[in-house]
Amino acid sequence: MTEVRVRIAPSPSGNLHIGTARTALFNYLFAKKNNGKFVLRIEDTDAERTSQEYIDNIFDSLKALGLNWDEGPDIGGPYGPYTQSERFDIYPKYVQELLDKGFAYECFCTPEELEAEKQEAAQNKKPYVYTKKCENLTEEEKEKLRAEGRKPAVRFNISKAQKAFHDSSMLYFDDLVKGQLHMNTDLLGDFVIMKSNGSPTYNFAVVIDDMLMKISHVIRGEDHISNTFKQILIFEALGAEVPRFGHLGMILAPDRSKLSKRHGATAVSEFVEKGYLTEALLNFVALLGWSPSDGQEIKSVDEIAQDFRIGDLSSSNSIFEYDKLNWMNSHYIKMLDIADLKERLKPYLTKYNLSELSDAQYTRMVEITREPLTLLSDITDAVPYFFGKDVEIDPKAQADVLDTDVSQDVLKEFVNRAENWEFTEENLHEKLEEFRAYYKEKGIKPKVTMWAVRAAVTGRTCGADMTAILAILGKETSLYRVKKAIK
RNA sequence: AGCGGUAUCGUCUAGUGGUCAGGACGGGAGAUUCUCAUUCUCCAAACAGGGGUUCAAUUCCCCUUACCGCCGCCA
Repeated sequence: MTEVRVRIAPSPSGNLHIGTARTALFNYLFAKKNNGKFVLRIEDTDAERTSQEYIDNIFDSLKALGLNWDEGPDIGGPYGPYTQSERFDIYPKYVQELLDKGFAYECFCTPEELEAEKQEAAQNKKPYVYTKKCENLTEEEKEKLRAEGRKPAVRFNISKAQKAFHDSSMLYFDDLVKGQLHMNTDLLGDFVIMKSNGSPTYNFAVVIDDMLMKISHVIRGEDHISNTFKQILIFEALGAEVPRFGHLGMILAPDRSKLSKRHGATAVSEFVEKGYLTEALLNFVALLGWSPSDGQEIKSVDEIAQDFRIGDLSSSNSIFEYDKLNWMNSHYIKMLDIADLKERLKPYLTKYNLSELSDAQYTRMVEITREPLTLLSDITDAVPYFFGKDVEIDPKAQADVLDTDVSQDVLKEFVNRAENWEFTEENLHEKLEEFRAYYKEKGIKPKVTMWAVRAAVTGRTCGADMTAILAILGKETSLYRVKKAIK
């Protein structure tokens, strides 16, 4: 069997979309599983919509996800260049080949003429197919049109190719995920392969590039199914080997429309900025269409690759729901190695002076505050009370807790006792237990006792482990805050 | 309109010609805890509808419906 070579071919007209990331993932998994190569190609034939910023974003996002490519624009490879705009000089040769073989012809129709034809078709409620009126232009007619200043586009002759390689007008192919697919190619219009400005169209450039880059399997979204029929015919007209195709269901928003900005983040980089871990993102997106044979959903990319079979992919669309992603993200945050987590949290702690804490204190802070985090960014609002001498008291904590007589009594008693305490977690744990027991005997619930202390020290009514907080803050700061809360 | 695709709990999905139709997220109830959260236990929740084929259909076939996609000198 020939080498497995797959590719992801994003067009840099936006940041790397989460759907593209999923397609990239499945390609990557397929390559891994089959000891193949994963190539990255940038499809920027439409200069107007392309920008370097997007290209960088695509690179960065793919790298952040760990979806490393074996060949690509930046690292090169045996079949480069891997950016379509740098390949413009190689397409004309194949256009000419198709022209020579009679599988393509020049079309001098203007956009206005074409538009009029479409209008008419729409009025008659007929599906629009190009009329082929330029198919049999004579040399003289072409010369005349050229003399008028018209620049021709080149169209692919569908019916000619279909007839040359197939018995009927039905074209079949076996899709890796959907099974056998078919289409009556009479319904496909002769489409443009080379624009009048000389640049190749998507459907043509893809075929040439896939052919030249020896792509063996094309795994992409099902929005490409109808393109596939056109592309197969080009492969055949060129005498090239047709790759195998696999079409994935789409990712939809909860309202079943295309996932777009108004549903929240769509780009991988946006998810990352919001505080999603790339591991969680990838794991989540893998579960959209794929499911593990052992039922264990939390899996690294390497583990998924072992278990991955493309034929197992679901061929239906799936809805992108945040609930599970969020759960998965918080799960990953809980599972992450503490040293790693400390680093990943830093970008979200820039408003605090981290040097106030020793490394040990910072570690402990992260350990006790990681649990309720859904997003890495949640850390920002979870830890203000670890910094500075004073603490901002939440009005509700003030009114509901600190202003009560019970709390005031608890705080005074706390100061009396704590003056003699050693502020280590071990010791604090023991002392606080005695402290709660003392009040419990007086009929005051442990949680009420602790609420008072918590509100005074953290300004809040809920938060991390109180023993650890006091130990991190130390005796001086803790007592200072408690005293300040006493009226 | 035409063409193509898809259809299992709210969501992601497993699964089979005979199953109590399984899991996960979310939801509900309870337990644990100084709070929030975690964790644990339990509960509710699905085979789109109609025809066939068959002893038997969620599973195979057809139709309907719904949804998605495609019909560009965009990619």
